Amino acid sequence: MKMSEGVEWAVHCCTVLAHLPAGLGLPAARLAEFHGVPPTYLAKQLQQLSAAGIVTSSRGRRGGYRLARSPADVSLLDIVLAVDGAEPAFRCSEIRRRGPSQVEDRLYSPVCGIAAAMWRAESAWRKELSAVTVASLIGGMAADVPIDAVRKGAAWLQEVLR
Amino acid sequence: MKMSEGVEWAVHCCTVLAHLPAGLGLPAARLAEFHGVPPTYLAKQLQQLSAAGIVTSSRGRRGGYRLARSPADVSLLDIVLAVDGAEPAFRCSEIRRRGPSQVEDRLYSPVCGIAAAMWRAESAWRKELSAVTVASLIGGMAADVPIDAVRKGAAWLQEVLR
DNA sequence: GTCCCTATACTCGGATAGCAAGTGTCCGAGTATAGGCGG
DNA sequence: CCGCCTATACTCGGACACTTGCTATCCGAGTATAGGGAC
Repeated sequence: MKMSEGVEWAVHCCTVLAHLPAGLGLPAARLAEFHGVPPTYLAKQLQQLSAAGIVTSSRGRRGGYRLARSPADVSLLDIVLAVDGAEPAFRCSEIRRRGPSQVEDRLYSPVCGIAAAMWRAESAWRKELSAVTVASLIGGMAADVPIDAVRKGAAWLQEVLR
Repeated sequence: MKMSEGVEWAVHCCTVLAHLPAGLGLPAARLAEFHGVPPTYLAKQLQQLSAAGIVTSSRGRRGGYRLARSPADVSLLDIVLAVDGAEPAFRCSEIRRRGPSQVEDRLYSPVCGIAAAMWRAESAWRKELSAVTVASLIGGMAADVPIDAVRKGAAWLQEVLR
C-alpha cells in the first residue's frame, strides 16, 4: 500500500500558500520551482486541490493559486483525500458469501467482521490526520526549519511576487 | 491509496486455517475453492504468508498450509505487512531540501514535520490492526456468521480433510 | 492629461503518452503416499 | 504375512504475461495587464 507521491507535494504547497499576502496568488510553475519538482505534474495535484475546494485559482496574468480557507481550517486529511482519493484503502469484496459455505444473502450480517476491523483502523488513521492542520504544521515548522532556509524562502517569495 | 486485494483473501484464509485439526494442512487449491477466488493467484499470497512465518507449508501428498503460531499470536497487522508490504504508505522525499530555500544539509531537523505527522497517523493505524488477532476475529464471527454457513463450512472441511 | 481599446503574455484546465506495480497464470522442484514385489 | 522399494500423484515455489492506475507531459481555453491611440 503506498500513497501517491503528489500528496507530499500538495501539503508542502499548502504550507507555502499559507504565507501569501491576502489576495495574491502563486502560479503552479513557481510552486514547482520552489520545491524542485516537475511543474507539469504538480499542476495536476493543484487541480485536484482546487476541485476539492482547498485552494482557489485565478487565471491570466498575475493569476495563480491561493488557499481557499484559513490555514486552521485545512486539515492534513482534507489534502490527502483530495489528492489520493477519498475511498477507503481496504475494499471488502464479500468473499465470505462465496464458495461452499454460502447461504442466502439476507442471513449475513451487514458488514463482515474483518472489514469492520480494517475500517476501524483506517478511522483511527483519518482521525490523526484530521487533527493536524496547515496552521499547526506551520507552527511546528517555526521550531523545525533552519532559520536561514526561512529567510531565503521569504526573500524568494518577495522576489517572485513583485 | 489502496490496499492489495490479496490482503482480504489472506485474512480469510487465516481464519479458516485456524479451524484445522492440529498437524493437518490445507492445500492452496482448497482454500481458493472455499473462498471462490483464483487458485493460482491466491497461492502467491500464501507464499508471502509463509515467507513471513505466519503459516507453514508442507509439500507433497497430504501437504498444504497451516498456521505457524497460535491464532492469538497472529495479528491483523502481521498479515497486512506480510501481504501488502512493510514499508510505510507515506514516503518522504525531503523536497524541503530542494529549491531556492535550501541550506546546508546538517542544518535540517532529522525528520520533516509533515512526514512526522503522516507517520503518527500510520502508527495509530498499525496500533489498531495489531490489537486484532485471528483469534479475536474468530470470536467475533461466532456472533456474526450465519449458523448455517458455519455448518456448511464445517461439513465441507470434514469432506476435504478425509 | 485621461480614457478606452486592443494586442499580448501569462495562467489554469483537461486530454494525451509512458511506466511501474499489482493482478493473474503457468510449469518445474520436491515429497508423502499407495501399491507391488520379494523374502 | 511383513517389510522394502519404486512409481505415482499431489503439493508448493518461483519464473513468466497482462492490466490497471500512477507518473509525467503537452497544448488549447481564458483572463488580467500593459501599451498605444484617440479625444
